Amino acid sequence: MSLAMGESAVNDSVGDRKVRLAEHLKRSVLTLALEPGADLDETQLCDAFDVSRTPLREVLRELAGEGYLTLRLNRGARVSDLSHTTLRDFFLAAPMIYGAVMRLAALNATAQQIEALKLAQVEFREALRAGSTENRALANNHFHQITGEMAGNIYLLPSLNRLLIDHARISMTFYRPQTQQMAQNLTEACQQHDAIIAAIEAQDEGAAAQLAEDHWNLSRNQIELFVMPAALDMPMGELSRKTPA
Amino acid sequence: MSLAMGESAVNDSVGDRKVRLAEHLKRSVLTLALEPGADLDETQLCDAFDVSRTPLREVLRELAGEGYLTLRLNRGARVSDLSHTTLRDFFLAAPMIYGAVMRLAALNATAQQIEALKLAQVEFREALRAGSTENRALANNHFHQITGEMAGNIYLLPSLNRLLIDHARISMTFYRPQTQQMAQNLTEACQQHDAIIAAIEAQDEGAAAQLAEDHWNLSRNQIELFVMPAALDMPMGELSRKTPA
DNA sequence: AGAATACATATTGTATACAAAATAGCGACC
DNA sequence: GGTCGCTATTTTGTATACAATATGTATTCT
Repeated sequence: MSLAMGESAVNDSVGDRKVRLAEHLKRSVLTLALEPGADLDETQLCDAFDVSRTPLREVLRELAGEGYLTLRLNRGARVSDLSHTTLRDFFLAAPMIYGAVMRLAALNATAQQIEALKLAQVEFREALRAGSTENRALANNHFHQITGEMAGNIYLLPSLNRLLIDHARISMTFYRPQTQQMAQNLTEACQQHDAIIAAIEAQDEGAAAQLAEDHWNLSRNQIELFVMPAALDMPMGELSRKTPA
Repeated sequence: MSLAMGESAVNDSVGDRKVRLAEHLKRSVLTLALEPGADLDETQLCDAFDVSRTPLREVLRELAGEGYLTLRLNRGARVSDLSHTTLRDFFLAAPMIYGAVMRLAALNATAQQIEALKLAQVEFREALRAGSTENRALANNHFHQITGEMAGNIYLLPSLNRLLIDHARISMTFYRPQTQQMAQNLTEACQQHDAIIAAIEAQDEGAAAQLAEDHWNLSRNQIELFVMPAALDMPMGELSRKTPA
C-alpha cells in the first residue's frame, strides 16, 4: 500500500494528521491492539502519521491526561496498566458514576444528542450482528460517551471517561469466547440501550438511573463470569458477592 | 531583584524549573492570582522561568488536562472559566464525590498518609490564624487532595481534583469579606477537619462519610451566603433549597 | 464617517538540530 | 563462568529557527 497507517488521500494538514493519530491511539488502546503496558515508539509513530516529534509528544501528553497512556520521565510513553487494583477501583466507582451520569443525561439531553445516541446504538447493533468484538467495544464506548456529553457535568466527565476506557478494555479481555450465556447477555445489553434511549427521550431520570444500575449489573455479572476462574492471577474476594448465573 | 519569579538560587535543572512553573501556575489559578479566563503569555512565562517554549507548552497541556487551563487552537492557553453552569455542576457533583472519597479514605489510608494529613491540617490552622485567604484556600486544597490520595481510586481522583480546583476558586471568590458568621464557619470547618482525621485514623467509614456530608453542607451554606444576593449575575434557583442560617 | 480590505505585527504551531539520559553491547576482572 | 564497569547506541528532552495563523492598523472606497 502506498499510504501509511495514518495517511488519508489528499489535502490534509498537520492538524488533521494529529487528530487521526490521537484517534488511532485511542482506538488501539480501547481494543487492546495496544496492550496495557505496551511501549510506544515515537519515531515509528512520527513516520506512520507524518508529523514531527513535537506535535506527537503533545498528543501523547494529552492522552496521558485522559488516562489512555502513562508517561515516565526519560522513559517515554506506555499504555496505561490495567491491574488488579484498578479492577477493584473500577467495581467501586462505576455504578456510582454511571448512575449519576444517566440520571443527568435524562434531565439534560438535547434533541441533537438523542439523535447521536440513536446513531451510536445503530452502530452497536451492527457490531453485534457482525460479531466484531472490537467494533462492539468501540460502539459501546461511543454510546456511553454520548450519555456523558448529555449529562454535561464537567466534574463527572473525566471520571466517566476513565471508567469507559477500562470498561472497554475489560470487555475486550473477558468477552472473547462466544458462549451461549454471553450471546444472551449481549442481546440484553442491546435492549437495555434501547430502554436507556427511551428513558432519556422521556426525560425520566428515575428510569434512567434504574437502567444504569441494571446495565451495570449485567456488565458486572458478565465480567465476573470470567474473572472468577483464573483470568487474573489473584482472588477477587469481596468484590464478587453475587454469584453469576 | 536578581532572581526572576521562578528562579531558585543554584543548581536547578530544567526539569526543576518545569515543576516550579507548573506549581506556580496551579497556585496562581487556585488563588485567583490568575483570574478565570485570563490569557497566558508564553514568552513571558518562558522568560520568568527560564525554559524554552517546548517544555512550557508541555506543562500547559498537562495543566489543561487537569482542568486548570483551557487550550484554544491557534489562540493559546487561558485559565479555565468558572461560569454559572460550572457552579451548578459543582453543587451536584461535589457531595457525591466528596462522600465517596472520604469513605474510601477511611478504609484505605496508610499511617504515612495520615501523618501527611495531620501536617496539612497544621498548615490549614496556621493559615486561619494568620488570616490569609490565599493560604487558607491552598491549605484546604492540600488537605482534601491528601484524602483523595488516601482513597486511592484512580477513577474518582480526576473528578475530585477538578472539584477541588473550583472549590478553591469559589472559596476565594466568596469568602473574602470578614464577617462574624464567616469566622465561625471557618472555626467549624477546622474542627471538622480534626474530626475527619480521627474518623480516618479509626477507619470508621460511616463517620467519615457523615463528616464529608457535614463538611460539604457547611461549605455550601457559606457559598450560598454570598451567591444568593448578587455575586453572580443570575438566579441560582433550585440549587439552593436550604436557606443559610 | 463608517466599513471593508490589504498590509504589518504578534502569537501560535511545527520541524529539526542538539543535549542529556537510558539502554545495550562489550570487555575486563574476580 | 559470572559479575561489574565501561563505552557505543538509542531514546528522550530541550532549544531554536521557521511556517502558519490570528490580530491590529492604516488606507481606500462608498
